[in-house]
Amino acid sequence: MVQPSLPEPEEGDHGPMANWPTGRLLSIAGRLVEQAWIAALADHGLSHAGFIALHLIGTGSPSQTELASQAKVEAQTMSRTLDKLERDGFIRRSRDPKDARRHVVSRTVEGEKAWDSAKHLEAEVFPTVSHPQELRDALIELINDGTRKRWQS
Amino acid sequence: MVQPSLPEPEEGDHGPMANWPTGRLLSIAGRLVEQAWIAALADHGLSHAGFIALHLIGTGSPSQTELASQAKVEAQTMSRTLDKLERDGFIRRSRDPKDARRHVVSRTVEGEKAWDSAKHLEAEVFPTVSHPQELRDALIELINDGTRKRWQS
DNA sequence: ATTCATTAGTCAGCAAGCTTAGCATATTGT
DNA sequence: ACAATATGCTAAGCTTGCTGACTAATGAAT
Repeated sequence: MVQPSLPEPEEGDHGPMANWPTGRLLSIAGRLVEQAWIAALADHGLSHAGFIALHLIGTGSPSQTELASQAKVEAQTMSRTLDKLERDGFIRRSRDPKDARRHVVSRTVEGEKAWDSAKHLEAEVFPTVSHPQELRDALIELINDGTRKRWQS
Repeated sequence: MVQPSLPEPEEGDHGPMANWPTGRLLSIAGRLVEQAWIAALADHGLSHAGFIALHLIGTGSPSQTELASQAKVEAQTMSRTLDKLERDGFIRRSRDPKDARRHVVSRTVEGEKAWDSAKHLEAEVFPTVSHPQELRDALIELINDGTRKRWQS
């Protein structure tokens, strides 16, 4: 085989993805955009998961369970993400004196710095699409639906 | 702090996600929908990645590299997905007699059966959204853009 | 007061992305 | 013909989703 065996998307058709399940388009698009974020965040010493956590922590001191629920991940996943952030010096965990089961999480000075340096990356990372508002609306619908089904909240 | 520190989404606003980066909405929505697929596919003995591969194989005999490129994953990832499908008896790998470096992949009879039983799940799994066509268009744009950037094709 | 259920967090192990580093086979250049 | 390069696939190890099982602390019920 001497010529490239990959059928390049030809002008005029809508590509091989035209009849794929929407869920698959969603997964793939999500992964690809996530990769772009990962690449951009690496320069700031942050992972994608850590960046989300740092955002959600904000200037307050939420518990790990609250963070997990807002990020729509399981508590165990959030725990591990926070492990790494803590190890890297971006956050601090301390027991809640009012309820010793809870760990309240807050940004360190380093964490503030990292967040400030990374928070503007959206424009640089996310490509332009034709219907940005419809896209966001649909995604929020999907998240609400999926969250309801998974955690019957 | 005695009252709950979580700002519950108040009636009248658009929820806490209204000003999140679109990329994050995309990742989360993708994960949630993927979970729904995983749950539905489990009854048919298939994983999400395996289902995609089985779809792309179709009735032909593509090489692993071709499959990876169509699925937009790295060849190594596809290799492992095919390992599992092969172990489970859904596909068969054989060396291409024309080029002994290539492994051509085809469905077994079991694979055909599994595919036939699972291929209609889209309707059952994917929730209704307000702008399905705009969503699909935007996702395809994102995939094309991301693919171009990652594999400069 | 003691027991029992619930809640917050962690640990271990699986799945499927990724990267880096091989090995085997083909192809190309001298 | 043979060395160098390119290509297809696999292996190993990281990350971050997941689930299931565990501990510690709290709160409720007897």
